[in-house]
Amino acid sequence: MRSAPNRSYKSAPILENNGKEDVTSLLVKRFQDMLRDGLLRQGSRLPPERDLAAHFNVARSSLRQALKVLEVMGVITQKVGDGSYLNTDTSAVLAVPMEFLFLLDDTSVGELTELRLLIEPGLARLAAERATAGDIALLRQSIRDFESSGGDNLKIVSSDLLFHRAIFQASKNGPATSVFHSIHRAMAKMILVTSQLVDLEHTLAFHKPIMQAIERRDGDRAARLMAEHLTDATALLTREQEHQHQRLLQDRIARERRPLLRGKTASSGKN
Amino acid sequence: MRSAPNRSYKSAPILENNGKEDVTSLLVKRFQDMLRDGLLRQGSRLPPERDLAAHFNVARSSLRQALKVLEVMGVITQKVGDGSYLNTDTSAVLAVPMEFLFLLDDTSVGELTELRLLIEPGLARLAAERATAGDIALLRQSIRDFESSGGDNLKIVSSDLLFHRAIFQASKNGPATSVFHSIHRAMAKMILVTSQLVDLEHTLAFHKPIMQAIERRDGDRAARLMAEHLTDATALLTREQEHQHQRLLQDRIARERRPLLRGKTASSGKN
DNA sequence: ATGCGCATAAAGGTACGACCATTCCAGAAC
DNA sequence: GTTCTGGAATGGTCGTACCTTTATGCGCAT
Repeated sequence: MRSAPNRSYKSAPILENNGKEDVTSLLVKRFQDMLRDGLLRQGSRLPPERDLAAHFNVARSSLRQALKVLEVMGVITQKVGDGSYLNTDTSAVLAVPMEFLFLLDDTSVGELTELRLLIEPGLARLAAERATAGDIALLRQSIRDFESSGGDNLKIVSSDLLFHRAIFQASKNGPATSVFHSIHRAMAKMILVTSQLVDLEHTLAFHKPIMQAIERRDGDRAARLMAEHLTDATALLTREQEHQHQRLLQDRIARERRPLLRGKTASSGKN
Repeated sequence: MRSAPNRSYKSAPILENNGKEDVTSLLVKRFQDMLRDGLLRQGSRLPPERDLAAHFNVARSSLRQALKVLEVMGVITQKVGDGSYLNTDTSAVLAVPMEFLFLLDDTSVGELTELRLLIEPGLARLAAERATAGDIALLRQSIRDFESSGGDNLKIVSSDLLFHRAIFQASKNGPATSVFHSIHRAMAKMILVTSQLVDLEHTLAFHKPIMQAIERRDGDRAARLMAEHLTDATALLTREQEHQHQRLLQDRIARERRPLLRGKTASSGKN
């Protein structure tokens, strides 16, 4: 017998639908509102999906779509058998979207380096002015990681990430830290995919003096060295990049027209 | 009779699950791969949900979670009765995540302005060097919009957005354009929420000379004027911001402990 | 031949229900 | 007090049914 055949999709008591938008998008917005209103705090646990769905008068499947959006964006973490929690660490919120952006726009490492060159010297200056003891410690840590990387490309890249992140954090500018760390991460991913190499000694030769300048609170020097570092990195990259780019281009062209779905096993059966 | 009671969740033929991750997250990654491999182009239509679900051997509801993630991030657009399409315009990809980031980190307009001050002069310089005729036209357009805004706060803000966006685009740095336009949008939203006013004449007094400098390809001047513009804006904001901030803080504290779910109407009935 | 209009198919949107795997926790057993 | 254990709660997945919107093609009138 089911419930009633005429269940109305409109007239949601709490989720007022203007009639044009998906429930999911509305739910995401509601969630933003909840954050804005301070109803959720970092680490706090969300109500169970079933309760939330009942609260908003939507199906659990619809609610889950919204929660999944939040989870993929790194806003919440869902744990089986436990519950959903608002993340404490927000540093991953931009990560996935940034990757998509770079993929969609076919962003090149060159463009990214140019962007970094525009801002990182400035951030290095701020870092020199504002770094705390903890920030300095993190910088030192990154240098140590570098030295003990033993040529492992993955370790080198993550040490490099840590170094620059430490500077961002030391700048005490929240959005800059998040945004540029995400940019770095996405960039690192690109570099790893194309398996580019980083010259260990070369990089350290730049990182160490930058760290020292920050320690001594010499903002001008930190900024100048950072600019040199990035300029140098650009020069190295562009040279190697040329070949990589050509190769990748060939790859892409080769499979460009390949259909998304090949012959299927199930579900066809009509045409 | 259903299908078979022992349907195995593992052994997906195409979607290989390591056993720890969600299907949704995996699907999102698959989608990234598809982009990376050039299987999808801007504007191209995705296979129907039912086909995609069959292809990946997952339920449609699971697949929809992944697609919703992409839609909210602005990667694809889903049209009822039609299909899903890869977006042509990628400028909204960071919008929603950026808003969440700022909400989660409780980012202040002051921090954002500091960040802008670090980079926008540099972008203005690039714009002066690289602007095309179209870019200049867009700049002019923004000035016209400004003048015909008639004091409408919303129009003023969107004109301001357009002005700065035009400069970003003129800089010919893709990621910088996307990232900072998104930052601007999120920031504009914050400002609109707190209903802050923008001084029309004041703003125009800065925008016009900047545009002229760009037209004349005077990078130094463009950069300097932009720095002054932002410094000025900062000064104006911080003064007004103080009061706003206090007020918002009170608001938040007032409802901080309010429970997320109140007494419900339906669906309870057990405890 | 052209154009209009309507029926049909196909696509996304939503709801509901069932079941699984994991986790937590309280109460029993020691 | 500690350990064990079973049940309840929770997120994860699947599958089905149905709705609304949209595109399309066919037939009929012009």
